[in-house]
Amino acid sequence: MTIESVKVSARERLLRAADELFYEEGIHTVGIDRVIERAGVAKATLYSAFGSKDELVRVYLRERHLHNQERMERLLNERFETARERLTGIFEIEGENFVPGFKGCAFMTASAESSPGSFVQDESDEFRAWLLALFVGLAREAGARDPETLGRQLHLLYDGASIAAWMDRDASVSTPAQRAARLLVDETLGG
Amino acid sequence: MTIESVKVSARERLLRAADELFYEEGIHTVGIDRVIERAGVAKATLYSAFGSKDELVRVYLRERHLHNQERMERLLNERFETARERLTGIFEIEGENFVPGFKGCAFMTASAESSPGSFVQDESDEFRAWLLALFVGLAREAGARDPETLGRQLHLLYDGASIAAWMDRDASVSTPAQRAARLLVDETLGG
DNA sequence: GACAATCTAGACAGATCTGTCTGGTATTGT
DNA sequence: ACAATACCAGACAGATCTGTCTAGATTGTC
Repeated sequence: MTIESVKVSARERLLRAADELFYEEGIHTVGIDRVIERAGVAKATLYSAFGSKDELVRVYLRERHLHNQERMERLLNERFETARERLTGIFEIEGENFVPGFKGCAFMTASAESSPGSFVQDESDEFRAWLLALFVGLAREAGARDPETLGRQLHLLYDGASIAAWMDRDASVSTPAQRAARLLVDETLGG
Repeated sequence: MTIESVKVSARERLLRAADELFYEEGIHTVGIDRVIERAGVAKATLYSAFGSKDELVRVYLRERHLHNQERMERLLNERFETARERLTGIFEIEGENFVPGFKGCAFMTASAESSPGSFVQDESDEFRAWLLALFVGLAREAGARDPETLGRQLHLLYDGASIAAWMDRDASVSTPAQRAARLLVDETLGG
């Protein structure tokens, strides 16, 4: 096995196929057969690697979480200096996701398809807890008197923008969202 | 048939059962058999009344739309005098939906379960167009210089609050949402 | 009381889904 | 070279779902 042509493992191809299909078409409507067909992998291989469809879904969500988190934190650090700039910068970065093919937040759609109390809720909770903590932490760092409230309010705007970009197929919603976020931040921290 | 004990038609019992089950457990996971069992109705009756599960879902969504719209417009008129009061009053009324058993916006969850381009998207579009028009119209009536932007921003907050109340099982989110809405309105229209 | 319309109960067909199993092939480490 | 491992192709079982159909019961109307 040369360094150049590293063979992608079956597990990795499965995860890639699952990510594309589950996100684009929904977890419930995409069957195992579709996943293994796109991955170019036998069914037994999937079940030996993940054990069940549920477990594949769980790993798919976890990877989404890690990828979103890594990307957001990296871009925030690369582009902005202060906590205050980052608070509104989150919305700029969010807006760059609103490209054709954007299908909404994977955790919202997955939760809508799953029963409450399932592992999907656990994964969603973790993702949302991270994002809320990011907002609240930056609000605190920026000197907000009540960082909890400001963080929650910005989180509302963030989710609302995601919903609108998805359900209304309207990427331009990022602009009013950024303006509202700036207004909230300025008003709370002092212009 | 006396005036008092009006027998509820099979169609109506089916719609009631469908509303409860589809909303609480999801459209995909609830089968026809569950619906007719709760409605106390034979399967053939369902298919003679609606023709297909899809049609039952469509009527379920339409009834949700009509019910939400009627309730919101009625309570806004009963409780508030001015357009400006109504702009923030929408969030007060929204918060009263955040009771135990609240499962999020029916159109969001239905859309998450359905493929893009289906009739579910059409029904969701109509509902969301009504709500956005309500916000924008009130913003215009209240004298906003840019009612379109203010309306869209409040719509973002509204959706975000719904998402948080559902996914975080956190009814208290209505408070920061109302405060943010008031701040946006005051800042846009002048304190 | 007869007739027509509506309803009920449930079997059934056909499709689809998850997960298991068999049997054969390719790849890898030693 | 050889054994162990990983992988492929696909049949298969068992469950579940939508929608149709048969046959009998109930209801309202004249």
